[in-house]
Amino acid sequence: MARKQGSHSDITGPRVLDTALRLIAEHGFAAVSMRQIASEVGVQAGALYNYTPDKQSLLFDMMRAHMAELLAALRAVDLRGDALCQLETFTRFHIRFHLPRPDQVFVSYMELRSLSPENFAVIERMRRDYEDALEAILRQGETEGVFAVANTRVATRAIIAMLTGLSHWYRDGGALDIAAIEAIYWDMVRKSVAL
Amino acid sequence: MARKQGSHSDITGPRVLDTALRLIAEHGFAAVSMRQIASEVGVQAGALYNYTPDKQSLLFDMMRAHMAELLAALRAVDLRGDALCQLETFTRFHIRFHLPRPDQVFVSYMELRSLSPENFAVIERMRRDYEDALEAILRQGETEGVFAVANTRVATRAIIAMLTGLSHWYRDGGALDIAAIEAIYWDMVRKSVAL
DNA sequence: TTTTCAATTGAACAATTGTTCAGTTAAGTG
DNA sequence: CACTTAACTGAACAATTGTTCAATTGAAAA
Repeated sequence: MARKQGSHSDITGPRVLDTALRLIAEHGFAAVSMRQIASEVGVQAGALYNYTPDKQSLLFDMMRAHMAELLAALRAVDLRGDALCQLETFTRFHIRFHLPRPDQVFVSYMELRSLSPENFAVIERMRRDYEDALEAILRQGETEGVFAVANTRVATRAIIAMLTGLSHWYRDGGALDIAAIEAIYWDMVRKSVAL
Repeated sequence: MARKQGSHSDITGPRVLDTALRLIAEHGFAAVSMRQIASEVGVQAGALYNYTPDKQSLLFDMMRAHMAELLAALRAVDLRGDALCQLETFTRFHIRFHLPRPDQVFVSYMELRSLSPENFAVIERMRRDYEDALEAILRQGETEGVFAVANTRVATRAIIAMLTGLSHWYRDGGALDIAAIEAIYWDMVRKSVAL
């Protein structure tokens, strides 16, 4: 048997990425085998190589796509206004973008060490770009005299760690909806850099 | 050949755990083989089984030991005084305990999913105990009327995520020493729950 | 209908995995 | 010195790994 009914590249391709993302988020990159992915997609292991040159590229493509989406979405946000307003926009944007993508966040956060050195450099660069956006806001707040941050780089990382940590425990259908979560986190972020 | 000069259980045992910790922190549990650990220790793979019943126990023992140390150290801390004072003590304790143990922190936070369900439950319980200590402080601050936290559970996790994130980028010999780091983080934690 | 070719199978490859264990060595004991 | 035994080796086990590729299938084009 080969090429079952309704089976196309257009269908299998995305399914490979989706399945790989889910399995890697659950078990980790090294713990997931190509046969395991293939099995859940419903094909043999060899068929996966129509969609990725190798396992490493599968991980890299997932992480790069996630970071590219993140940076594109951030650029699409209207960040005008004073520093406080920008910080609120950034905080709410971060939560709204990451909360519906728990698997992507998990993989992008946990599997950095599974990337080859060259691939790691690419992802790290994109991650740095994202951090820089927040740091610029903190710097502006310092200039405006509305923030009191001893070290903008450290504060940037502290805030992102706090926000990203949210994805590690928040699950859909919990007691708190996104709006409530946003309010709580924005309150803490705002105060943490306040005068 | 067997039992080389000066080679004892007292020496090899700790070296197995140390090496495993370092390798797992660097490459991940699933990506590190028993032969790799044995090779760095300087023995054959079979010799490892004098020190652990299996690979899973190796991970579990490391993580349980870390959490037990953490909880014991926390209990040894003098947490008397008002809520603000307690929060400062907790914050500084967390940083001082975790910063010198980057590998343990990394493994304990990244390899939860590599634990068997039973082992995971044990570690999760200990983690919860640690969180509860911080949450109790936040609750007391609410009672005292010196903290303004919308949701103590969420705030607890937000603070711990912020503090633990520090271990992901801080490296010894950087521009900032521990005292400076402590000051920056305590300032942000204090303000984040302030009125 | 016949032809075409993208999609997939299924088998094979060498390398590696965790784990076991009978045998070997040498440090410590008496 | 001889003896004991903890510590370790080295080989073996079956299972699994990522990856390749000739052969096969069947949906769509002609």
